[in-house]
Amino acid sequence: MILYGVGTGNDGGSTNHISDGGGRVALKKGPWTAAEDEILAAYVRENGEGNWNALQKHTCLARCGKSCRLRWANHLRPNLKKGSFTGDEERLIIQLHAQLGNKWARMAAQLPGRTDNEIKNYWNTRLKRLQRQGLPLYPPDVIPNHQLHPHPQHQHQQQNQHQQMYFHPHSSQPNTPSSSPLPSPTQLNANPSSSFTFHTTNASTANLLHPLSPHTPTTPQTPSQLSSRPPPQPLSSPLSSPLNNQYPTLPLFNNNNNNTNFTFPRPPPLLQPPSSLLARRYNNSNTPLNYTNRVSTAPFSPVSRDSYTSFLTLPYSSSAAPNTQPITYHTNNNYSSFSLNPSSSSYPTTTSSPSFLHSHYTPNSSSTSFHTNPGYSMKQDLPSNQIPQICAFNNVNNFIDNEKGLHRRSISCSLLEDVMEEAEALDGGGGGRPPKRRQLTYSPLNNHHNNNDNDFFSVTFGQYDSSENICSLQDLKPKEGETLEMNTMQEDIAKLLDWGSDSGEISNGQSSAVTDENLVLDVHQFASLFPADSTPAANDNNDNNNFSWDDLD
DNA sequence: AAATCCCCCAACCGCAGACAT
DNA sequence: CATGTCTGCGGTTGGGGGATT
Repeated sequence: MILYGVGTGNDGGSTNHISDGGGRVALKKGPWTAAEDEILAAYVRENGEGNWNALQKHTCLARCGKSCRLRWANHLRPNLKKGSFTGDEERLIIQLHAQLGNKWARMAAQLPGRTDNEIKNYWNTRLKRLQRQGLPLYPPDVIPNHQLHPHPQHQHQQQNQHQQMYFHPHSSQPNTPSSSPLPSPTQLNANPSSSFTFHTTNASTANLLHPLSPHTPTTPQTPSQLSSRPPPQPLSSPLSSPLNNQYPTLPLFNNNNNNTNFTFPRPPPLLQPPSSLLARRYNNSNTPLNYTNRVSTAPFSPVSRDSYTSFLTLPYSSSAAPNTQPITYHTNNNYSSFSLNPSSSSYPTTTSSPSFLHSHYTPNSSSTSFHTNPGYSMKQDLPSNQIPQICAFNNVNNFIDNEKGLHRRSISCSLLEDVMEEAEALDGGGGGRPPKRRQLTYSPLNNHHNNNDNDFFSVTFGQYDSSENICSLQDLKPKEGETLEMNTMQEDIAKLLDWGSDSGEISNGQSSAVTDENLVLDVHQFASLFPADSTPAANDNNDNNNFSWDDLD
Protein backbone atom coordinates (compact mmCIF):
# COMPACT_ATOMS: atom_id res chain seq x y z
CA MET A 1 0.00 0.00 0.00
CA ILE A 2 1.28 3.36 -0.94
CA LEU A 3 0.19 6.27 1.09
CA TYR A 4 0.76 9.69 -0.15
CA GLY A 5 0.95 12.44 2.33
CA VAL A 6 0.35 16.10 2.12
CA GLY A 7 1.36 17.78 -1.02
CA THR A 8 2.27 14.74 -2.99
CA GLY A 9 1.37 14.91 -6.57
CA ASN A 10 -1.11 16.87 -8.47
CA ASP A 11 -4.10 15.13 -9.79
CA GLY A 12 -4.98 17.57 -12.34
CA GLY A 13 -7.88 19.56 -10.81
CA SER A 14 -8.04 17.28 -7.82
CA THR A 15 -5.35 16.60 -5.34
CA ASN A 16 -3.93 13.70 -3.54
CA HIS A 17 -4.47 15.40 -0.31
CA ILE A 18 -7.95 16.33 0.63
CA SER A 19 -8.93 18.53 3.43
CA ASP A 20 -10.92 16.67 5.98
CA GLY A 21 -12.15 19.06 8.58
CA GLY A 22 -8.91 20.84 9.03
CA GLY A 23 -6.69 17.83 8.59
CA ARG A 24 -5.43 16.12 5.52
CA VAL A 25 -6.09 12.58 4.56
CA ALA A 26 -3.49 10.47 2.88
CA LEU A 27 -4.87 9.04 -0.27
CA LYS A 28 -4.27 5.52 -1.17
CA LYS A 29 -3.09 4.46 -4.56
CA GLY A 30 -2.67 1.18 -6.22
CA PRO A 31 -5.00 -1.72 -6.70
CA TRP A 32 -8.39 -1.50 -5.21
CA THR A 33 -9.50 -3.91 -2.58
CA ALA A 34 -12.89 -5.54 -2.42
CA ALA A 35 -13.72 -3.49 0.63
CA GLU A 36 -12.93 -0.29 -1.19
CA ASP A 37 -14.98 -1.40 -4.11
CA GLU A 38 -17.91 -2.06 -1.84
CA ILE A 39 -17.64 1.34 -0.24
CA LEU A 40 -17.50 2.99 -3.60
CA ALA A 41 -20.34 0.96 -5.01
CA ALA A 42 -22.51 1.61 -2.00
CA TYR A 43 -21.90 5.30 -2.23
CA VAL A 44 -22.76 5.43 -5.89
CA ARG A 45 -25.86 3.36 -5.34
CA GLU A 46 -26.99 5.85 -2.80
CA ASN A 47 -25.86 9.08 -4.31
CA GLY A 48 -25.42 8.36 -7.93
CA GLU A 49 -22.45 9.03 -10.09
CA GLY A 50 -20.60 12.27 -10.01
CA ASN A 51 -19.24 14.49 -7.35
CA TRP A 52 -16.43 12.10 -6.83
CA ASN A 53 -14.42 14.31 -4.62
CA ALA A 54 -17.29 14.50 -2.21
CA LEU A 55 -17.16 10.75 -1.97
CA GLN A 56 -13.94 10.83 -0.08
CA LYS A 57 -15.36 13.36 2.30
CA HIS A 58 -18.46 11.36 3.04
CA THR A 59 -16.92 7.97 3.27
CA CYS A 60 -13.86 6.44 4.79
CA LEU A 61 -12.52 5.76 1.37
CA ALA A 62 -9.04 7.20 1.07
CA ARG A 63 -9.14 7.58 -2.64
CA CYS A 64 -9.13 10.69 -4.67
CA GLY A 65 -12.18 11.48 -6.70
CA LYS A 66 -10.46 10.81 -9.90
CA SER A 67 -9.44 7.39 -8.80
CA CYS A 68 -12.97 6.69 -7.64
CA ARG A 69 -14.44 7.76 -10.92
CA LEU A 70 -11.98 5.61 -12.80
CA ARG A 71 -12.64 2.63 -10.63
CA TRP A 72 -16.34 2.98 -10.94
CA ALA A 73 -16.32 3.59 -14.62
CA ASN A 74 -13.90 0.85 -15.47
CA HIS A 75 -14.83 -1.86 -13.02
CA LEU A 76 -17.80 -1.29 -10.81
CA ARG A 77 -20.52 0.26 -12.81
CA PRO A 78 -23.26 -2.08 -13.89
CA ASN A 79 -23.51 -3.76 -17.22
CA LEU A 80 -19.81 -3.81 -17.71
CA LYS A 81 -18.65 -6.53 -19.96
CA LYS A 82 -15.75 -8.55 -18.86
CA GLY A 83 -13.46 -10.64 -20.87
CA SER A 84 -11.94 -10.30 -24.24
CA PHE A 85 -13.52 -8.36 -26.98
CA THR A 86 -15.64 -10.34 -29.30
CA GLY A 87 -14.96 -10.40 -32.96
CA ASP A 88 -17.77 -8.01 -33.57
CA GLU A 89 -16.42 -5.67 -30.99
CA GLU A 90 -12.99 -5.84 -32.48
CA ARG A 91 -14.36 -5.04 -35.87
CA LEU A 92 -16.32 -2.20 -34.46
CA ILE A 93 -13.32 -0.83 -32.67
CA ILE A 94 -11.31 -0.87 -35.83
CA GLN A 95 -14.04 0.86 -37.69
CA LEU A 96 -14.63 3.36 -34.96
CA HIS A 97 -11.00 4.10 -34.67
CA ALA A 98 -10.87 4.70 -38.34
CA GLN A 99 -13.68 7.18 -37.93
CA LEU A 100 -12.80 8.79 -34.65
CA GLY A 101 -9.15 8.26 -34.08
CA ASN A 102 -8.13 8.01 -30.47
CA LYS A 103 -11.45 9.14 -29.12
CA TRP A 104 -11.74 6.34 -26.65
CA ALA A 105 -14.72 7.67 -24.82
CA ARG A 106 -16.67 8.14 -27.99
CA MET A 107 -15.69 4.71 -29.08
CA ALA A 108 -16.76 3.31 -25.75
CA ALA A 109 -20.13 4.93 -26.21
CA GLN A 110 -20.61 2.70 -29.20
CA LEU A 111 -19.55 -0.37 -27.33
CA PRO A 112 -21.99 -1.06 -24.53
CA GLY A 113 -20.31 -2.41 -21.48
CA ARG A 114 -16.87 -1.45 -22.59
CA THR A 115 -14.79 1.33 -21.18
CA ASP A 116 -12.60 3.81 -22.88
CA ASN A 117 -9.61 2.54 -20.97
CA GLU A 118 -10.35 -0.95 -22.05
CA ILE A 119 -10.60 0.07 -25.63
CA LYS A 120 -7.47 2.10 -25.37
CA ASN A 121 -5.58 -0.81 -23.91
CA TYR A 122 -6.92 -3.09 -26.54
CA TRP A 123 -5.93 -0.75 -29.27
CA ASN A 124 -2.50 -0.12 -27.90
CA THR A 125 -1.92 -3.79 -27.47
CA ARG A 126 -3.12 -4.45 -30.95
CA LEU A 127 -1.03 -1.60 -32.16
CA LYS A 128 2.09 -3.01 -30.65
CA ARG A 129 1.35 -6.42 -31.98
CA LEU A 130 0.75 -5.25 -35.49
CA GLN A 131 3.70 -2.98 -35.30
CA ARG A 132 5.82 -5.87 -34.23
CA GLN A 133 4.53 -7.93 -37.08
CA GLY A 134 4.71 -5.20 -39.61
CA LEU A 135 1.07 -5.46 -40.37
CA PRO A 136 -1.24 -2.66 -41.26
CA LEU A 137 -3.71 -1.38 -38.78
CA TYR A 138 -6.74 -1.23 -40.94
CA PRO A 139 -8.25 -3.55 -43.44
CA PRO A 140 -8.76 -2.11 -46.87
CA ASP A 141 -12.45 -1.58 -46.43
CA VAL A 142 -11.86 0.70 -43.53
CA ILE A 143 -10.82 4.11 -44.63
CA PRO A 144 -10.10 6.38 -41.73
CA ASN A 145 -11.67 9.74 -41.79
CA HIS A 146 -8.46 11.59 -41.42
CA GLN A 147 -7.33 9.99 -44.58
CA LEU A 148 -10.47 10.70 -46.48
CA HIS A 149 -10.54 14.24 -45.21
CA PRO A 150 -7.05 15.15 -44.23
CA HIS A 151 -6.84 18.20 -42.09
CA PRO A 152 -3.54 19.98 -42.24
CA GLN A 153 -3.90 21.45 -38.80
CA HIS A 154 -4.80 18.15 -37.35
CA GLN A 155 -1.86 16.59 -39.01
CA HIS A 156 0.31 19.32 -37.66
CA GLN A 157 -0.96 18.68 -34.20
CA GLN A 158 -0.25 15.07 -34.56
CA GLN A 159 3.24 15.83 -35.58
CA ASN A 160 3.67 17.93 -32.50
CA GLN A 161 2.38 15.15 -30.37
CA HIS A 162 4.98 12.70 -31.56
CA GLN A 163 2.41 11.17 -33.75
CA GLN A 164 4.24 11.68 -36.95
CA MET A 165 4.28 8.89 -39.36
CA TYR A 166 6.87 7.79 -41.76
CA PHE A 167 7.30 10.95 -43.62
CA HIS A 168 10.70 11.62 -44.80
CA PRO A 169 11.78 15.01 -46.03
CA HIS A 170 12.15 13.56 -49.44
CA SER A 171 8.60 12.49 -49.49
CA SER A 172 7.50 16.06 -49.51
CA GLN A 173 9.15 16.65 -52.75
CA PRO A 174 6.59 17.03 -55.39
CA ASN A 175 6.24 14.33 -57.85
CA THR A 176 5.24 14.71 -61.36
CA PRO A 177 2.63 12.13 -61.93
CA SER A 178 3.04 12.19 -65.60
CA SER A 179 6.67 11.42 -65.24
CA SER A 180 6.07 8.40 -63.19
CA PRO A 181 4.06 5.38 -64.02
CA LEU A 182 3.24 4.83 -60.43
CA PRO A 183 1.77 7.13 -57.91
CA SER A 184 3.79 9.63 -56.06
CA PRO A 185 3.83 9.48 -52.30
CA THR A 186 1.14 12.07 -52.28
CA GLN A 187 -0.90 10.07 -54.62
CA LEU A 188 -0.39 7.06 -52.58
CA ASN A 189 -1.57 8.82 -49.53
CA ALA A 190 -4.78 9.40 -51.27
CA ASN A 191 -4.85 6.00 -52.72
CA PRO A 192 -5.92 3.48 -50.19
CA SER A 193 -5.71 0.54 -52.41
CA SER A 194 -3.02 0.78 -54.91
CA SER A 195 -1.52 -2.09 -56.65
CA PHE A 196 0.22 -2.57 -59.84
CA THR A 197 -0.13 -5.45 -62.10
CA PHE A 198 2.33 -6.74 -64.51
CA HIS A 199 0.87 -7.64 -67.77
CA THR A 200 3.05 -9.87 -69.78
CA THR A 201 2.33 -10.75 -73.30
CA ASN A 202 4.83 -13.45 -73.74
CA ALA A 203 6.95 -14.17 -70.83
CA SER A 204 9.12 -16.67 -72.57
CA THR A 205 10.32 -14.17 -75.08
CA ALA A 206 10.42 -11.17 -72.91
CA ASN A 207 13.55 -9.24 -72.63
CA LEU A 208 14.58 -7.61 -69.48
CA LEU A 209 16.26 -4.88 -71.35
CA HIS A 210 13.22 -4.16 -73.33
CA PRO A 211 12.76 -0.45 -73.84
CA LEU A 212 10.54 1.03 -71.27
CA SER A 213 7.12 2.11 -72.17
CA PRO A 214 4.68 4.44 -70.50
CA HIS A 215 2.37 3.08 -67.96
CA THR A 216 -0.93 3.96 -66.66
CA PRO A 217 -0.68 5.38 -63.21
CA THR A 218 -2.66 3.70 -60.60
CA THR A 219 -5.82 5.39 -59.67
CA PRO A 220 -7.30 5.97 -56.29
CA GLN A 221 -9.77 3.40 -55.29
CA THR A 222 -11.84 2.70 -52.33
CA PRO A 223 -12.13 -0.71 -50.80
CA SER A 224 -15.76 -0.79 -51.67
CA GLN A 225 -14.78 -0.28 -55.22
CA LEU A 226 -12.37 -3.07 -54.86
CA SER A 227 -14.89 -5.42 -53.52
CA SER A 228 -17.34 -4.55 -56.22
CA ARG A 229 -15.07 -5.41 -59.01
CA PRO A 230 -15.58 -8.63 -60.84
CA PRO A 231 -12.96 -11.24 -60.26
CA PRO A 232 -10.27 -11.52 -62.84
CA GLN A 233 -9.42 -14.48 -64.91
CA PRO A 234 -8.32 -17.45 -62.93
CA LEU A 235 -4.69 -18.19 -63.10
CA SER A 236 -2.63 -21.08 -62.15
CA SER A 237 -0.44 -21.06 -59.18
CA PRO A 238 3.26 -21.58 -59.25
CA LEU A 239 3.26 -21.64 -55.51
CA SER A 240 1.11 -24.60 -55.13
CA SER A 241 2.69 -27.62 -53.76
CA PRO A 242 2.86 -30.56 -56.10
CA LEU A 243 2.70 -32.78 -53.13
CA ASN A 244 -0.25 -31.41 -51.50
CA ASN A 245 -3.11 -30.16 -53.51
CA GLN A 246 -5.28 -29.61 -50.59
CA TYR A 247 -3.90 -26.18 -50.33
CA PRO A 248 -4.91 -23.66 -52.80
CA THR A 249 -2.66 -22.87 -55.60
CA LEU A 250 -1.37 -19.48 -56.19
CA PRO A 251 -3.06 -18.06 -59.22
CA LEU A 252 -0.12 -16.02 -60.17
CA PHE A 253 0.59 -16.93 -63.69
CA ASN A 254 -1.44 -18.24 -66.46
CA ASN A 255 0.43 -19.51 -69.38
CA ASN A 256 -2.64 -20.41 -71.27
CA ASN A 257 -2.68 -17.16 -73.02
CA ASN A 258 -0.29 -14.46 -73.83
CA ASN A 259 -1.71 -12.08 -71.37
CA THR A 260 -0.15 -13.20 -68.23
CA ASN A 261 -1.14 -10.97 -65.45
CA PHE A 262 0.34 -10.92 -62.13
CA THR A 263 0.27 -8.19 -59.68
CA PHE A 264 3.04 -7.20 -57.46
CA PRO A 265 1.74 -6.24 -54.17
CA ARG A 266 2.35 -2.93 -52.70
CA PRO A 267 3.01 -4.04 -49.21
CA PRO A 268 1.63 -2.22 -46.29
CA PRO A 269 3.83 0.27 -44.60
CA LEU A 270 6.11 -1.50 -42.36
CA LEU A 271 6.29 -0.43 -38.87
CA GLN A 272 9.40 -0.69 -36.97
CA PRO A 273 10.12 -4.34 -36.73
CA PRO A 274 11.18 -5.90 -33.53
CA SER A 275 14.78 -5.47 -32.71
CA SER A 276 15.39 -9.09 -33.28
CA LEU A 277 14.32 -8.67 -36.83
CA LEU A 278 16.10 -5.41 -37.25
CA ALA A 279 19.35 -6.98 -36.40
CA ARG A 280 18.87 -9.47 -39.14
CA ARG A 281 17.06 -7.38 -41.60
CA TYR A 282 19.53 -4.59 -41.59
CA ASN A 283 22.56 -6.67 -41.44
CA ASN A 284 24.96 -4.90 -43.71
CA SER A 285 27.49 -7.59 -43.91
CA ASN A 286 28.39 -8.92 -47.28
CA THR A 287 28.46 -12.42 -46.11
CA PRO A 288 26.55 -14.90 -48.13
CA LEU A 289 22.93 -15.06 -47.54
CA ASN A 290 21.95 -17.04 -44.62
CA TYR A 291 19.21 -16.97 -42.20
CA THR A 292 20.46 -13.91 -40.49
CA ASN A 293 20.78 -11.68 -43.47
CA ARG A 294 18.77 -13.41 -46.01
CA VAL A 295 16.60 -10.45 -46.62
CA SER A 296 18.62 -7.42 -46.32
CA THR A 297 17.40 -4.01 -47.10
CA ALA A 298 18.55 -0.56 -46.40
CA PRO A 299 18.11 0.70 -42.92
CA PHE A 300 14.70 2.16 -42.50
CA SER A 301 13.73 0.89 -45.81
CA PRO A 302 10.10 -0.02 -45.82
CA VAL A 303 10.93 -2.87 -48.05
CA SER A 304 11.76 -5.98 -46.27
CA ARG A 305 10.73 -9.50 -45.92
CA ASP A 306 7.46 -8.16 -44.84
CA SER A 307 6.84 -7.41 -48.42
CA TYR A 308 6.92 -11.05 -49.07
CA THR A 309 4.68 -11.71 -46.24
CA SER A 310 2.05 -9.47 -47.56
CA PHE A 311 2.68 -10.84 -50.93
CA LEU A 312 3.24 -14.46 -50.50
CA THR A 313 1.09 -15.39 -47.65
CA LEU A 314 -1.94 -14.50 -49.60
CA PRO A 315 -1.78 -17.49 -51.84
CA TYR A 316 -2.13 -19.68 -48.85
CA SER A 317 -5.50 -18.36 -48.25
CA SER A 318 -7.57 -21.12 -46.96
CA SER A 319 -10.67 -20.11 -48.73
CA ALA A 320 -9.05 -19.47 -52.01
CA ALA A 321 -9.90 -22.12 -54.45
CA PRO A 322 -7.32 -22.97 -57.01
CA ASN A 323 -7.40 -21.04 -60.18
CA THR A 324 -9.16 -18.03 -58.98
CA GLN A 325 -7.46 -14.91 -59.97
CA PRO A 326 -4.16 -13.19 -59.95
CA ILE A 327 -2.87 -11.92 -56.75
CA THR A 328 -3.71 -8.34 -56.44
CA TYR A 329 -2.58 -6.55 -53.45
CA HIS A 330 -4.47 -3.51 -52.46
CA THR A 331 -2.87 -1.42 -49.91
CA ASN A 332 -3.04 1.99 -48.56
CA ASN A 333 0.49 2.99 -48.23
CA ASN A 334 2.70 5.90 -48.23
CA TYR A 335 5.00 4.17 -50.53
CA SER A 336 5.19 1.49 -53.04
CA SER A 337 7.76 -1.11 -53.10
CA PHE A 338 8.91 -3.99 -55.04
CA SER A 339 11.41 -6.44 -53.82
CA LEU A 340 13.21 -9.26 -55.34
CA ASN A 341 14.72 -11.55 -52.90
CA PRO A 342 17.19 -14.11 -53.94
CA SER A 343 17.16 -17.40 -52.27
CA SER A 344 20.63 -18.08 -53.37
CA SER A 345 23.55 -17.51 -51.17
CA SER A 346 25.78 -16.38 -53.97
CA TYR A 347 24.92 -13.20 -55.58
CA PRO A 348 27.17 -11.22 -57.82
CA THR A 349 27.37 -7.55 -57.40
CA THR A 350 28.97 -4.95 -59.49
CA THR A 351 29.35 -1.28 -59.30
CA SER A 352 27.81 -0.42 -62.60
CA SER A 353 24.14 -0.17 -62.72
CA PRO A 354 21.33 1.70 -64.33
CA SER A 355 20.87 5.00 -62.74
CA PHE A 356 17.33 4.23 -61.96
CA LEU A 357 18.47 1.65 -59.54
CA HIS A 358 20.76 3.82 -57.57
CA SER A 359 18.34 5.03 -55.07
CA HIS A 360 16.48 1.82 -54.77
CA TYR A 361 19.05 -0.70 -54.23
CA THR A 362 20.75 -1.46 -51.04
CA PRO A 363 24.38 -1.68 -51.90
CA ASN A 364 25.23 -3.98 -49.10
CA SER A 365 22.26 -6.08 -49.57
CA SER A 366 22.44 -9.49 -50.97
CA SER A 367 18.97 -9.12 -52.14
CA THR A 368 17.63 -6.65 -54.54
CA SER A 369 15.16 -4.37 -53.02
CA PHE A 370 13.44 -1.68 -54.87
CA HIS A 371 11.00 0.67 -53.51
CA THR A 372 9.57 3.76 -54.88
CA ASN A 373 9.92 5.91 -51.86
CA PRO A 374 13.04 4.91 -50.13
CA GLY A 375 13.03 8.19 -48.34
CA TYR A 376 10.31 7.06 -46.08
CA SER A 377 11.63 6.08 -42.82
CA MET A 378 10.09 4.06 -40.15
CA LYS A 379 9.27 5.41 -36.82
CA GLN A 380 9.94 3.54 -33.70
CA ASP A 381 6.57 3.97 -32.25
CA LEU A 382 3.45 4.11 -34.19
CA PRO A 383 1.66 7.33 -33.59
CA SER A 384 -1.46 7.19 -31.64
CA ASN A 385 -3.42 8.56 -34.49
CA GLN A 386 -1.96 6.19 -36.87
CA ILE A 387 -2.12 6.91 -40.45
CA PRO A 388 -4.03 3.94 -41.58
CA GLN A 389 -2.54 1.21 -43.54
CA ILE A 390 -4.57 -1.07 -45.58
CA CYS A 391 -3.42 -4.39 -46.64
CA ALA A 392 -4.65 -7.16 -48.74
CA PHE A 393 -7.45 -8.07 -46.49
CA ASN A 394 -10.33 -6.50 -48.09
CA ASN A 395 -12.64 -6.45 -45.19
CA VAL A 396 -12.52 -6.26 -41.49
CA ASN A 397 -13.48 -9.84 -41.03
CA ASN A 398 -10.65 -11.14 -43.06
CA PHE A 399 -8.40 -8.63 -41.52
CA ILE A 400 -9.13 -9.65 -38.02
CA ASP A 401 -9.09 -13.27 -38.92
CA ASN A 402 -5.73 -12.78 -40.39
CA GLU A 403 -4.56 -11.14 -37.26
CA LYS A 404 -5.52 -14.29 -35.53
CA GLY A 405 -3.06 -15.95 -37.75
CA LEU A 406 -2.50 -19.19 -39.41
CA HIS A 407 -0.52 -22.08 -38.23
CA ARG A 408 2.18 -23.16 -40.49
CA ARG A 409 4.86 -25.54 -39.79
CA SER A 410 7.05 -26.24 -42.69
CA ILE A 411 8.25 -24.61 -45.77
CA SER A 412 11.36 -24.42 -47.77
CA CYS A 413 13.56 -21.90 -49.49
CA SER A 414 14.86 -18.92 -47.77
CA LEU A 415 12.31 -16.49 -49.00
CA LEU A 416 9.53 -18.66 -47.91
CA GLU A 417 11.20 -19.01 -44.62
CA ASP A 418 10.85 -15.32 -44.36
CA VAL A 419 7.27 -15.72 -45.23
CA MET A 420 6.94 -18.36 -42.68
CA GLU A 421 8.52 -16.24 -40.07
CA GLU A 422 6.08 -13.52 -40.71
CA ALA A 423 3.30 -16.00 -40.84
CA GLU A 424 4.37 -17.33 -37.54
CA ALA A 425 4.21 -13.88 -36.25
CA LEU A 426 0.70 -13.77 -37.49
CA ASP A 427 0.17 -17.04 -35.86
CA GLY A 428 0.56 -15.52 -32.49
CA GLY A 429 -1.24 -12.38 -33.28
CA GLY A 430 -4.66 -13.25 -32.08
CA GLY A 431 -4.65 -13.17 -28.38
CA GLY A 432 -1.82 -15.56 -27.89
CA ARG A 433 1.76 -14.66 -27.95
CA PRO A 434 3.65 -15.04 -31.14
CA PRO A 435 5.57 -18.20 -31.20
CA LYS A 436 9.26 -17.80 -31.15
CA ARG A 437 10.15 -20.99 -32.78
CA ARG A 438 9.29 -22.41 -36.06
CA GLN A 439 10.00 -25.54 -37.83
CA LEU A 440 11.02 -25.53 -41.40
CA THR A 441 11.40 -28.44 -43.60
CA TYR A 442 12.79 -28.50 -47.03
CA SER A 443 11.20 -30.70 -49.54
CA PRO A 444 12.97 -30.57 -52.86
CA LEU A 445 10.76 -31.90 -55.52
CA ASN A 446 11.12 -32.76 -59.08
CA ASN A 447 8.85 -30.98 -61.38
CA HIS A 448 8.39 -33.07 -64.39
CA HIS A 449 6.47 -30.30 -66.03
CA ASN A 450 9.24 -27.89 -65.63
CA ASN A 451 12.27 -27.92 -67.77
CA ASN A 452 14.50 -26.30 -65.32
CA ASP A 453 16.09 -27.91 -62.40
CA ASN A 454 14.55 -25.74 -59.84
CA ASP A 455 13.51 -27.51 -56.81
CA PHE A 456 10.01 -27.14 -55.82
CA PHE A 457 9.42 -25.94 -52.43
CA SER A 458 6.80 -27.69 -50.56
CA VAL A 459 4.63 -25.82 -48.22
CA THR A 460 2.89 -27.75 -45.62
CA PHE A 461 0.88 -26.66 -42.72
CA GLY A 462 0.84 -28.48 -39.49
CA GLN A 463 -2.15 -26.71 -38.20
CA TYR A 464 -4.21 -25.06 -40.74
CA ASP A 465 -7.51 -23.51 -40.33
CA SER A 466 -8.99 -23.98 -43.70
CA SER A 467 -12.16 -22.21 -42.98
CA GLU A 468 -11.61 -18.60 -42.56
CA ASN A 469 -8.16 -17.41 -41.92
CA ILE A 470 -6.47 -14.86 -44.05
CA CYS A 471 -8.16 -13.30 -46.92
CA SER A 472 -8.96 -15.34 -49.86
CA LEU A 473 -7.73 -14.69 -53.27
CA GLN A 474 -11.24 -13.98 -54.25
CA ASP A 475 -11.06 -11.16 -51.85
CA LEU A 476 -8.28 -9.64 -53.77
CA LYS A 477 -9.95 -8.04 -56.61
CA PRO A 478 -7.90 -6.03 -58.97
CA LYS A 479 -9.14 -3.07 -60.79
CA GLU A 480 -8.18 -2.19 -64.23
CA GLY A 481 -7.62 1.40 -63.45
CA GLU A 482 -5.15 0.69 -60.77
CA THR A 483 -3.03 -1.78 -62.52
CA LEU A 484 -0.01 -1.25 -64.58
CA GLU A 485 -0.15 -3.20 -67.67
CA MET A 486 3.09 -3.91 -69.29
CA ASN A 487 4.14 -5.78 -72.25
CA THR A 488 6.69 -8.00 -70.77
CA MET A 489 7.71 -9.27 -67.49
CA GLN A 490 11.12 -7.79 -67.77
CA GLU A 491 9.75 -4.56 -68.89
CA ASP A 492 7.49 -4.57 -65.96
CA ILE A 493 10.26 -4.91 -63.56
CA ALA A 494 12.46 -2.47 -65.32
CA LYS A 495 9.67 -0.02 -65.54
CA LEU A 496 8.87 -0.46 -61.98
CA LEU A 497 12.38 0.42 -61.13
CA ASP A 498 12.28 3.30 -63.48
CA TRP A 499 9.22 4.57 -61.78
CA GLY A 500 11.09 4.85 -58.57
CA SER A 501 13.63 6.86 -60.37
CA ASP A 502 11.06 9.20 -61.70
CA SER A 503 9.16 9.59 -58.56
CA GLY A 504 11.37 12.17 -57.08
CA GLU A 505 13.45 9.79 -55.16
CA ILE A 506 16.87 10.70 -54.13
CA SER A 507 19.88 8.92 -55.19
CA ASN A 508 22.47 8.73 -52.58
CA GLY A 509 25.07 8.85 -55.25
CA GLN A 510 26.36 5.51 -54.34
CA SER A 511 27.04 3.09 -57.02
CA SER A 512 24.43 0.54 -57.10
CA ALA A 513 25.40 -3.01 -56.96
CA VAL A 514 22.76 -3.91 -59.41
CA THR A 515 23.27 -4.24 -63.04
CA ASP A 516 21.00 -5.36 -65.72
CA GLU A 517 22.64 -8.64 -65.47
CA ASN A 518 22.02 -8.78 -61.83
CA LEU A 519 18.53 -7.76 -62.37
CA VAL A 520 18.11 -10.69 -64.61
CA LEU A 521 19.56 -12.78 -61.92
CA ASP A 522 17.23 -11.27 -59.48
CA VAL A 523 14.32 -12.10 -61.61
CA HIS A 524 15.76 -15.48 -62.05
CA GLN A 525 15.98 -15.92 -58.38
CA PHE A 526 12.58 -14.56 -58.01
CA ALA A 527 11.35 -16.88 -60.64
CA SER A 528 12.81 -19.80 -58.87
CA LEU A 529 10.40 -19.12 -56.13
CA PHE A 530 7.50 -19.51 -58.45
CA PRO A 531 7.96 -22.66 -60.36
CA ALA A 532 5.30 -23.37 -62.83
CA ASP A 533 2.34 -25.07 -61.42
CA SER A 534 2.36 -28.70 -62.17
CA THR A 535 -0.96 -29.48 -60.73
CA PRO A 536 -3.38 -31.09 -63.11
CA ALA A 537 -5.85 -28.31 -62.65
CA ALA A 538 -3.32 -25.78 -63.65
CA ASN A 539 -2.46 -27.66 -66.76
CA ASP A 540 -5.82 -28.67 -67.91
CA ASN A 541 -5.97 -26.27 -70.74
CA ASN A 542 -2.47 -26.36 -71.96
CA ASP A 543 -0.06 -28.81 -70.68
CA ASN A 544 2.84 -27.01 -72.20
CA ASN A 545 2.06 -23.66 -70.89
CA ASN A 546 3.94 -23.81 -67.73
CA PHE A 547 5.44 -20.51 -67.14
CA SER A 548 9.13 -20.66 -66.81
CA TRP A 549 10.94 -17.81 -65.37
CA ASP A 550 14.05 -19.23 -66.81
CA ASP A 551 12.76 -18.18 -70.14
CA LEU A 552 13.11 -14.65 -69.16
CA ASP A 553 16.80 -14.39 -69.76
C1' DA B 1 12.55 -26.68 -11.42
C1' DA B 2 14.26 -22.16 -11.20
C1' DA B 3 15.42 -18.00 -13.43
C1' DT B 4 14.47 -14.92 -16.84
C1' DC B 5 11.92 -12.75 -20.35
C1' DC B 6 8.03 -10.80 -22.14
C1' DC B 7 3.21 -9.47 -22.64
C1' DC B 8 -0.98 -7.69 -20.87
C1' DC B 9 -3.62 -4.67 -18.27
C1' DA B 10 -5.17 -2.04 -14.24
C1' DA B 11 -4.04 2.04 -12.47
C1' DC B 12 -1.86 6.19 -12.37
C1' DC B 13 -0.04 10.97 -13.82
C1' DG B 14 -0.19 15.23 -16.21
C1' DC B 15 -2.55 18.09 -19.04
C1' DA B 16 -6.38 20.31 -21.27
C1' DG B 17 -11.12 21.49 -22.09
C1' DA B 18 -15.89 22.06 -20.60
C1' DC B 19 -18.83 23.48 -17.26
C1' DA B 20 -20.70 25.35 -12.95
C1' DT B 21 -20.36 28.51 -9.30
C1' DC C 1 -13.09 36.57 -14.57
C1' DA C 2 -11.39 33.29 -11.18
C1' DT C 3 -11.82 29.04 -9.20
C1' DG C 4 -13.17 24.37 -8.60
C1' DT C 5 -14.85 20.12 -10.45
C1' DC C 6 -15.46 16.76 -13.80
C1' DT C 7 -14.20 14.49 -17.88
C1' DG C 8 -11.26 12.93 -21.61
C1' DC C 9 -6.95 11.75 -23.39
C1' DG C 10 -1.95 10.42 -24.13
C1' DG C 11 1.44 8.38 -21.98
C1' DT C 12 3.46 5.60 -18.50
C1' DT C 13 4.19 2.28 -14.79
C1' DG C 14 4.42 -1.89 -12.34
C1' DG C 15 2.65 -6.31 -11.05
C1' DG C 16 0.77 -10.78 -12.51
C1' DG C 17 1.37 -14.55 -15.14
C1' DG C 18 2.54 -17.26 -19.08
C1' DA C 19 6.39 -18.51 -22.10
C1' DT C 20 10.98 -19.36 -22.68
C1' DT C 21 15.68 -20.43 -21.41
